[in-house]
Amino acid sequence: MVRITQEAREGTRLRLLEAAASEFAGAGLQRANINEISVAAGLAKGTVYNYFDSKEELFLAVVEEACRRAAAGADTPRGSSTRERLRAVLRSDVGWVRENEHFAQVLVREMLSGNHKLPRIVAAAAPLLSRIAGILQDGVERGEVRADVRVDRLALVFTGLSEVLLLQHWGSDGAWPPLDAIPDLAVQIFLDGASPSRGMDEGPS
Amino acid sequence: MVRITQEAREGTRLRLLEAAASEFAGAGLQRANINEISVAAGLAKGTVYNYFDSKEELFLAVVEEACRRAAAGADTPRGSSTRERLRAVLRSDVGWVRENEHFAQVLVREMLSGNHKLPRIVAAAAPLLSRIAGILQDGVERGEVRADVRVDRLALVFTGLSEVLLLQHWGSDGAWPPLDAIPDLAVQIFLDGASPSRGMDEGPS
Amino acid sequence: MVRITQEAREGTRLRLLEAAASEFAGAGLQRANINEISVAAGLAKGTVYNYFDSKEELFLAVVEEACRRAAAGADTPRGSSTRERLRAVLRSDVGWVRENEHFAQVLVREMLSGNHKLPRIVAAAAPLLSRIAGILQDGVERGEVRADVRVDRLALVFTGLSEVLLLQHWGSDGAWPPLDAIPDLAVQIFLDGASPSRGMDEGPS
Amino acid sequence: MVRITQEAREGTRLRLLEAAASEFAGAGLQRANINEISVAAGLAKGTVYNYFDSKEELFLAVVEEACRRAAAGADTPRGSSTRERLRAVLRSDVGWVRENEHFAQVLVREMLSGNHKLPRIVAAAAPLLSRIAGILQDGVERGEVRADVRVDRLALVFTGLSEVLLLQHWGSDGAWPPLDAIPDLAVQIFLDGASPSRGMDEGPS
DNA sequence: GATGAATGAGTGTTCATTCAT
DNA sequence: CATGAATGAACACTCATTCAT
Repeated sequence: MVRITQEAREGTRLRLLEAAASEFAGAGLQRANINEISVAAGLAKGTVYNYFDSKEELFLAVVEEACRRAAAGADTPRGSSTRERLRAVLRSDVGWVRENEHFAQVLVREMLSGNHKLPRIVAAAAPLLSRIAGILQDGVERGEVRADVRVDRLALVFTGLSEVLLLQHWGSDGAWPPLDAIPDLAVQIFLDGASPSRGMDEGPS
Repeated sequence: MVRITQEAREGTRLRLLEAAASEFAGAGLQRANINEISVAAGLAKGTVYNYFDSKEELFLAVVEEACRRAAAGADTPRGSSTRERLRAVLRSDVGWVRENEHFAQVLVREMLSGNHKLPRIVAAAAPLLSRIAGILQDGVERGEVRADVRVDRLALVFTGLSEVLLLQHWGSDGAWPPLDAIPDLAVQIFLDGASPSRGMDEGPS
Repeated sequence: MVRITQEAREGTRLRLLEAAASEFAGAGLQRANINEISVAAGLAKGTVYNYFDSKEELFLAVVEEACRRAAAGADTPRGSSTRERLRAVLRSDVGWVRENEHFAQVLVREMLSGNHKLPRIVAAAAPLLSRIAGILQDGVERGEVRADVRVDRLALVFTGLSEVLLLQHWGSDGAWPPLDAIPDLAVQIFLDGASPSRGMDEGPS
Repeated sequence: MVRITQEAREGTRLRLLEAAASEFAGAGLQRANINEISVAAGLAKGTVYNYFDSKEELFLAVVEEACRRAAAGADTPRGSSTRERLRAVLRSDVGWVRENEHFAQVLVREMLSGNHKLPRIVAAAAPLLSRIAGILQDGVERGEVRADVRVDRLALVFTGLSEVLLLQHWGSDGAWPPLDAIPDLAVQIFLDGASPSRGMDEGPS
């Protein structure tokens, strides 16, 4: 059993990524235990090193996989309003967060950790940000988004705001906000702010 | 040094807290090295344990000290507008962040880490949140803040937003946003959102 | 060495137990050094922890192994006199003490240390005591042993007496009593006392 | 308060010895904590080192003090039977054990530890042994003690037997044997053995 | 390819001892 | 003399990584 099929190898790799995501989500990079990961994947410790060079590499692979999955659902219906497009993106995001909670937690923690030294993480996350930035750029041109702050920076703020809401969702064990409420909530605060009677009646969901 | 004065003991404790804040800010709780902390404080490793029972205790003490310092500048001019009061709080915060960058980084990382299992951290951070929640509650009564979301939750969002901006400040090595811009930026986004031409002309700075 | 046979694993475990017995015999539980033990076993420090959870666990395993070995030679020829049966047990014991001096020293030190808080040690030593108690019980019924003290207590006294003699053997570097003399000596004192001309002529050796 | 009276110094030294005996009795030499000892004596840690050069010195001093106290009550009524004289010695011993339990525990543990490398301990314990050896020598001359084993060795056995009984007393939390029973029990077993109907009716107490 | 025994650098923690006051 | 803050050697234990099978 030396020569394995490509699919089997990919399957093993995926099992390791899932197990690693679960461990990293719960324990973070430092406290995560390679042995736990391998056992959770139904494999032996040494096998991890047949797929990834080190714990850090495994972590990066998890983050990259998370970004890949997050970017997958990025089908934005161009042409509609900025509000509607942002909402659509977040609804899609919430969908994959529900299906990939561990990957999402790793990604959010990493995004908010302030350790963006690693170019690979920046590169992996770039599509997620430029997706938002593109929508905001269109919004600026439509006069729906303020033009005095660069859209890449506004995208960072919007992303950060969404991530903070996810964090509060997980931190409160789902008490508030519920996942479903995050798209509207994030978009309302981001576009209209917390002042009363503004755009709050127009959102469906 | 023996039979030391109370001030000298407090001074040593403070040196340890500063050194620990610096280490924790850079490396986080896990990777932080007690020996590095002690050397940075000009002391031997064992001395740390004359002041704190364990690394975790030291970390908690740093967080509590950070909260104490953050709450110190909480002089809110009651009576003025919600916008002005929030701005004042953040300007005060930015002041202590500048003076206590390491403590601030530890605090922000901890707040955004989602590890609020420890009651001591929750308790230490409570004053910071209730300060904001109080202002928002007044704002609700003045009709300046939306009333359909509990103010403690809005306070979490506002705090999270400010922390995200701080994170981006540090992550960009100060490129954007500059510290001085954070109060206005955070308050504008939080109260008015990112839509154009709304309340953006009334802020100074 | 990977994917090792069960015997190889048992062999390594045994090497560790032997090395640990030697170290514990010389230094006691507290002063014993895990690194010394591992090196004496021809292994690295970490390997000890692949086999035992902690220093205390290793110590307990040594004590249990010592009890197991001590109890192994317990072939008492039922039917003969109490004197002869006690002598036979001690001769068997002296045999394994000679072959397992370090284990014996650990066991005797532990028995005489008065730290019988640990149920595992009590449980491990129980067979050794009940073996003696059984012989004494038979002796009571044959009228060869005083009946006014419970046999389990007499067994403790007999065991303690034997252990004291072993201690004196080791403490005098073998000068007195020689190992071979201990069975007769212990049995004579225990059954007849140190008064003259009593049962001392019937023992061989 | 630099120059202190001789009595005050002796008093402090004694308080330290008592506290140390208590700690050593409970924890043994290795685990005993100098700070605990100093606090129990109502002093600061450094003060211990004004009286004793090291932890080991303090331990030795405790053992020597224990031997001194044990030897103090050694008023044996010469002329009576060996049995009576041994009983008298043990009754005296049991008396000081009751008054000095911690010192006694330290002494017994040390005697049964088999660490008689230190000449100071051997020297300190010598009077206790020669006291017994003297009685036994007289007993040999009176024909009351077997003559085929050197009396110093018999003295070791008798002492060891008494110590084992003390150990069982403490180990059973006083359940068996009670302190008062130890003199008769030890003397009976030592002189007559555990065979029935021998000298067991002649003991008072 | 998978395994898991072995490794050993790294680190948190203890505590006997020192010494300036 | 008494103090107790400071020290740092010592050590148990962890765990990412290696590699022979």
